[in-house]
Amino acid sequence: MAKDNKKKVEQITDMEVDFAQWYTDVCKKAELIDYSSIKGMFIYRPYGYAIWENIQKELDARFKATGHENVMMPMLIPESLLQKEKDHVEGFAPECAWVTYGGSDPLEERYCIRPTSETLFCEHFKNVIQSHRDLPKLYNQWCSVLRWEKTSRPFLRHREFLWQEGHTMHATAEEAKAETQQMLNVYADFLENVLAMPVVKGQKTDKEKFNGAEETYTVECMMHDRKALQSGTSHYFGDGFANAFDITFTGKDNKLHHPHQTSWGVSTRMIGGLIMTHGDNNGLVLPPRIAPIQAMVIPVAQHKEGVIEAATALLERLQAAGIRAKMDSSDQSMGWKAAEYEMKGIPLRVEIGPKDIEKNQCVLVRRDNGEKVFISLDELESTALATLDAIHDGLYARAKKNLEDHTFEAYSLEEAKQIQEEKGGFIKTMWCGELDCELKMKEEAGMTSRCMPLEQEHLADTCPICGRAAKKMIYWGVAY
RNA sequence: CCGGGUGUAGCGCAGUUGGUAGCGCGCCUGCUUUGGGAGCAGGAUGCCGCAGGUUCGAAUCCUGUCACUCGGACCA
Repeated sequence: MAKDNKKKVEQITDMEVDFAQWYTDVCKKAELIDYSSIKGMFIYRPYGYAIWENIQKELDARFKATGHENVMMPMLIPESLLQKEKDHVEGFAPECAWVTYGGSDPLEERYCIRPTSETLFCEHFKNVIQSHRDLPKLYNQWCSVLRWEKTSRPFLRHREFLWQEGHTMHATAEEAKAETQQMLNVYADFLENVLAMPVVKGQKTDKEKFNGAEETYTVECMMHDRKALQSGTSHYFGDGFANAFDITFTGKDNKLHHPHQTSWGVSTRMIGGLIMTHGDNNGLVLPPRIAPIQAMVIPVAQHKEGVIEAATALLERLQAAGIRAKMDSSDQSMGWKAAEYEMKGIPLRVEIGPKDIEKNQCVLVRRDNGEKVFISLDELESTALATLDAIHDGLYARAKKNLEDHTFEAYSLEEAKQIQEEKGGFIKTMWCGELDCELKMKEEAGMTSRCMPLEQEHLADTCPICGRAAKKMIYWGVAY
């Protein structure tokens, strides 16, 4: 079948022509999302929500495996509570939405719709932590939060978005720091092994860190257009919030101590990330381990004797093998079905028709590379499972190559600027640690610091921006 | 939040000097088809983004507003 490089889905703008339009087209045409009447508030359609449900399922299992428990906090935060930690409120106040009426009566104190729940957790921790025996507290909640963003884009920047926020309290700084690293690693593992998105793990600069945190760690991913997406963050708070909220416990030494705190979160933004990491000009490409439908069975010439029965048998065998499979026996044409499920990014298409039945075979078509193979029905389950893994590996390898091919070293501001303009991607340089150099990089080259990678390299002795002594190697990029 | 563009059927669009809305695709029904977005016949679908105003009369003119979109600033 001559079909490669021939574009089949005319509704989707080519990403080379207009990446932003391509992205929007995919979100809409793959039926992930719909717009509502309020800016930045999106409707998750069943297919889009199903991706989030799978993300939740995978991550939640990892959180539980590392000892965390789910809780639910209120949606509203009294203004006085939000204001207890100074850096925190300064960071979030500009994007808070406020509830000022209860029914028809003005409220005595206005309530913020949670932009994040540190303050709520702290208020609660103060009540439930008395002794070292109450520690650690390892909590997580799945919820939506609200931030009054000025611009919005599907998945990447919503005013209301779904996420999880982990909040933990520990007896010692060492324990809390270990928790921060552990959760960063959980995110990295999930992104790489489930979403097939390679990450750069690192620490945020003071300028980029979370308001109120002592240290913020991040997993940064590179999108197909070579822009950076911060895909998850893990914060170490020290005892800053504990001090502000007067949270104390009696230690083994019979003295009062402030516990040490962490928080960490990932959001539906990751869905935007996987679209922009794996998608192509035919639409969405979903990594198999997160795809709501991993295999779509399509009976060919289904009006003929025995085809539906053979296809149904095939479907049941795939499902019994643990594969999320569906069958489309609607009266749409073969071509329509092929194009439709490509647009929706279903990893594997399984076709069976009269000729296949005669030969005891079926056809497997891979979404990631279009490869079409005839396989014996005797080896259906093993081949299908192996192919799903091969698709995951292929997607990861392709994304990894994109990341590696577009990560450059620069030794002067001029060089960094030039690389950004000509190639894009991540640019690594040494850095003195000063804010003014970050501001200068933003102003001159349009890039922000992405992170100081955990895996450091020594590129030079001095900061290429100011010439002072270098302290760290740092990644720069244009971010979403 | 600042600047540019755009809002008419599910989608893409046309709509003249103001006179009461159309095309293509899709959708529905029937028949014929079925190995890469099928064919024929028939049919349905509109608060012309929303709210005011001008006018005998507004998709069209005026004011305001909301949303989408592309840049910029800000932010997960």
